This record gives sequence, structure tokens and C-alpha cells, in this order.
Amino acid sequence: MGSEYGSKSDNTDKYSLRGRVFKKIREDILSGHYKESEELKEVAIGEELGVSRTPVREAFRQLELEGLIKIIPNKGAYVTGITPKDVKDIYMIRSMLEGLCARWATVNISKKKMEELEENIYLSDFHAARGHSEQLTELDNRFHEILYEASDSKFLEHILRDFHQYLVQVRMKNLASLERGRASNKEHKMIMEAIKEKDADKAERLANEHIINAYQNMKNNGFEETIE
Amino acid sequence: MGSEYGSKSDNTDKYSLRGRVFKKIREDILSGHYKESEELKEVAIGEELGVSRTPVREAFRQLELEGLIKIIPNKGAYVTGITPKDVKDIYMIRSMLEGLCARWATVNISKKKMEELEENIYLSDFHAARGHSEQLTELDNRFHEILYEASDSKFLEHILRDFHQYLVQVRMKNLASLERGRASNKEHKMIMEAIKEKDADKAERLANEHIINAYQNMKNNGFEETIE
DNA sequence: ACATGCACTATTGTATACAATTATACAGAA
DNA sequence: TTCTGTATAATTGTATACAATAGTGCATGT
Repeated sequence: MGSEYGSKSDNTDKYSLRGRVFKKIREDILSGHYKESEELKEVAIGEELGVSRTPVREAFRQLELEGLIKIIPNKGAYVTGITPKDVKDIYMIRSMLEGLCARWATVNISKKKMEELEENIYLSDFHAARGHSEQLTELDNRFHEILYEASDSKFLEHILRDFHQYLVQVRMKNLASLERGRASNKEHKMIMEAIKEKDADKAERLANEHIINAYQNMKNNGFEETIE
Repeated sequence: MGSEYGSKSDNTDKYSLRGRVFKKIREDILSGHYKESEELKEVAIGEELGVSRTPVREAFRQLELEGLIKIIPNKGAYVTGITPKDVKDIYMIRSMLEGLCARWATVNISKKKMEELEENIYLSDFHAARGHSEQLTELDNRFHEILYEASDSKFLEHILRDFHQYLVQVRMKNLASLERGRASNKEHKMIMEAIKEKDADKAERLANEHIINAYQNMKNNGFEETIE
């Protein structure tokens, strides 16, 4: 129990060729390796990665659904790209949805999950004090995971996971800052307490702000240079 | 201009085998033809539809990303299903996002799109008075499409389109009721006016309520029998 | 009777072959 | 020159063949 956080949330199927291709291309798009409107050719990418067209094609379909590329039938796949404005939009949207999630979690959370949430806070404090940034990242992920599950809404869970995956690239270097890590913990704690007090309005508001703060922090740390 | 509303929003690629397979399976899941947890086998479905495994597989990948099936590597694809609660959740989530969309549209809408919005309202009144339900459906779709585009957010647009597609099944029989059609028009009009007056708060609130109303209406008309 | 191992089957994963579509270049006519 | 039609090449769409994996049932030994 607990060593493989996030396995449930990862629908990229790490060990299949398709999964690897999917991940690789997504990474390349999010990191700016592929330019806006660049055409992705099945054979070229297949050769580059040493696989046939089949897994590449399947990865393309997934990438299209995630909005990262646009496939024009019988013509080709074109990179959609992701601008700083897109990132901002995503955070704004996510802020709302995390708020909704916190609200629903307040109503639906089970006793067991509530305990896990408290334990999560406790452990986060522990590791933050010692500067264990890797564990902090994992705990942060898990905190949100718990809330997703506690919302008791299959679809909200699904959507928020997508966002989470989406932003994982950006988040990495972001949470690495211990300052933000500590602030984040404090916010988590407040959200947890609001849920415990069954104050849905408060939980929603705090979760909203939590995401906005994460975004502000990222912006301040000069992400403009990271993703262009 | 205007005869093929929604073509942009449809990422199912109507005329490819994959697109048809995708649509067919989604329909079968949403309409309850496939039971919860039922296993979908590539060859079986392929034979049923007279196609090979390839387009079926690609359709599966898309269906998984939409959360309608769950694929376990090397094992199989299983129907996730969609309960009345799921539908409710989706409407709640969509309500928030349509609200956000209306807010952003208020700020970003172009003059040209504003005019199209007004024209849409006008035409809707026209057709509602004459009971042209087909045109009404089309205009309703287009109304929301315009707002999505006007939000000037690629991602919000993308997400809301997905939801829209998702609920299209349910919506069909819903909007068919002329009563609701007329009420819907009224609500559209109010949203449009709020945007025109640059009152973002009002636009957001009205859009929220608009979706909730649509849900309530659907529930009252006994959708429990439709989707189980 | 029960557990264990092995062969066999069914199903998915991947590669390749073939078909259909689209883009391009070039020749010829207006 | 400019437009148009056609042949050709490049690319995606689909089907099929082969590989890998997981599930099933039976035989065998204790």
C-alpha cells in the first residue's frame, strides 16, 4: 500500500510501445521541441523511435483527444502547441474544478479517506521540514488524488486527472522550490480542515485559491522562458 | 455560410471507418446497449461492423480517453458505463464551465461574433414560433459554439465541445420538447444581453443557471428510463 | 481431494502489406 | 502568362499476418 502512488491515474500505459510513444510526443510538444503547426509524420516518428506506424497512429489518436495535435483526415497530424496563455487558462479552469471537487469531497468523503488526508498533511510537514522534495512531490500528488477519489464523481476525477497529467511537466520544477512547497502544505492543511469541519463553501474557496497561488508562483518563477 | 453547423466541433471524423466505429460504440454505451463492465472484443466488434481490428482499436483508444471504457493492457476493454448520477455530475461540471465561458466571452467577444449571437437569437425566435424543432436544435448548438469560440480559450473550447458531444445523445430528445425550446431561447437571449452589456458576472450566473435548467428539464421528462 | 505444472486457446500488441486519398509537378491549351 | 488536366509521389487509412501475453483446463503427483 502506497509505494506506487499515481499508478491509477496514469493512463499512458508505460510499458507498451504506444504508451511510450504517446509520452514521448507529449513531452516533446509540452517542452517546445516541436513547433506550432509542425507536421508529424507517422513513418518519421516511427523510425525515430524504432517502432512501426501502428503504435504511433494510436498515440496520435490520444494526443488529438487531449488537444495537443490536430489530425486532418487523409492529410496529416499537426502540432497544436501550448502557449503561456493556454497554461493560464488551464490553471483557471482547474481552479474552478478543484474547488468543485473540494466541495463534493466535503459532502462525500469517507472516514478512511479523511484519515488518509490528515496523515498526508502530517507527513508533508515532516518531509518539508527536512527538505525531502521528492517525497513532497509525491505527497502533493497524493493529496489531490485523495480529493479526486473522495469527490465520489467518476467524471470529475477523470477530468482532473487529465489536467494533472497535463501540467505535470510544468509542476515538476515548480514544486521543487521548497518555499512554495511549504506554502502549499499550509494551504493543503486549511483545505483539509475545512473539509473536516464540513464547511463546503470554505473548502471550495480555499481549493480555488490554492490552484491560483500555484499558478502565480509558477509565473513569478519565470515560466515564460520554460514554455513558449 | 451556415449549412453545416458543428462540423468544426465534431472530432469523430464521420466518414472514416474509425470515426464510424467510435460513434457507434459510444452510442451503444450511452444508450445502454452495452452493460456495465461488459468486455468489448476487437474481432467481435470488427466483424459486427464489417471492418478489421485496426479501426476498432483506434476507436477504443479514443473511447478510453473519454472515459467510456477502460483498457487493461494485454487483457481487454471494459465498458465503464454512465449512470444517472454521472449525467448529473456532468451537467454540474458543465454548468460551471459554461459560466466561465460566458464570463470570458463577455470580455473577449468580437463585434462580428456578437452580431452572429444576436442573429442567432433572432432566428431562434423565428423558428420557435413556427415549431421548427430541427432548426432549433441546430441554432442551439450554434449558440453555444459561438460562445466557445468567443471565450478565446482554446482549451475551454475543447473541453466544452467534448461535453457537448457527450451529452448530445441525451439532449436530442430533450430539446425536442418545444416548451423547453422556448424557455431555452429566453435564457439564451438573457445571456446574450448580459454579454452585450459587458456584465460578466451576470453572464456567468445566467449561463450557470441555463445548464442547470436544461438538466432539471431533462430529469423531469423521465430520463431515468432512458439511461440506466 | 487438492495443488501444481504444462499445453493449448483466446486475445491483445505490433509489424507489414495493400488501398485510397491528397498534394505536386509538369505539359499543353487558351 | 495562366489555367487546367493528368500522371506521379507522398502520406494516411485499412486489412492482415505474426508475436507476445494472459487465461483455461486437464493431467499428474502427492
